[in-house]
Amino acid sequence: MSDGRGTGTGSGEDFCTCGVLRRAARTLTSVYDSALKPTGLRVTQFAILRILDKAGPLPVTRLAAEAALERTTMARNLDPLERRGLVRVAAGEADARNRLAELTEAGRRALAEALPHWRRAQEEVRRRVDPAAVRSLAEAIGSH
Amino acid sequence: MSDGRGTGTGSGEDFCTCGVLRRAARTLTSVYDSALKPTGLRVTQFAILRILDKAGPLPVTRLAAEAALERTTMARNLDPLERRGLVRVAAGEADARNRLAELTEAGRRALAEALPHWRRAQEEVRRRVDPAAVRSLAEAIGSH
DNA sequence: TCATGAAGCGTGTATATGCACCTAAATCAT
DNA sequence: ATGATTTAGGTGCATATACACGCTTCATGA
Repeated sequence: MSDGRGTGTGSGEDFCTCGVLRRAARTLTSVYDSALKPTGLRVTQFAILRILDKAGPLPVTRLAAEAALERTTMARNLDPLERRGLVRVAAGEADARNRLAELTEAGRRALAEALPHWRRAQEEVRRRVDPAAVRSLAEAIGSH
Repeated sequence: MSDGRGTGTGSGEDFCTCGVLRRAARTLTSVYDSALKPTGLRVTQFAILRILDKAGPLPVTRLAAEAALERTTMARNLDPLERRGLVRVAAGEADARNRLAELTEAGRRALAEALPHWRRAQEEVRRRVDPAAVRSLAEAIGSH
């Protein structure tokens, strides 16, 4: 308390857990995005393609839930993928409310091409941190 | 391989470390933003105020470095804070290139008001995960 | 001094993220 | 059957994030 700075509210913890985690996420994102650069995909987009590849056609809300994303966020994240023709979104037949998102052939190709680059990023990150540690941390934080 | 799904590239790891971390960051962000809601601040903005409070006036680039943010990102993040009168950005005197960002009185007040809410979020998160674990993880990931 | 390179910033563009609010379609209770 | 409720989506708005490109100002060496 000689500095003249700080709200002087007793300070205490210095680190914002949220800030720390957000920063780490930005760093990782940069690593993956760099690796994926040649494919023109971002890691966010890659993740969506990957989910659709594994699960098949999904209504937007389900897809959002799979990715733990806000529904409207997912809807908008689909836009660039649709524009590039990697994903097709069609009205549901049984339930007219549903809009099913599904991979196109081009989408499957793009995913296949991106996989090695993604693995490279996974590998690079694995050299810095134990993926299992990240997973267990994330699990502790939970979804909500 | 009976499913008809998947690129069939041998699969292997199922979890994208980046995706896992991004998801966790989104969850934490939501916790903090909810807690800060009454103050009208986001956790990102809170973090900026906090840095400025501790370090005093800083040129934008330095401020960005402190937060491990891209320079232009920081510049834009200052906008809403400036609009709300919590931060003032003025041209440097010694060096006309510098643009110094500094807390206003209102900014200091806002920060002081936000602190208890932030602590509440810190506490809630601490119940789920060990902050030290998050820090060591982030440190392992490093900045670049 | 003055050309040149470096340092600090801003803008354009594009994606990512979530909230508040609204519409339409299906479901359900009476 | 029909009115209320629930479910699936969309839009407007605001912030967050980063890259590419370009401008201004400072420092420096010939």
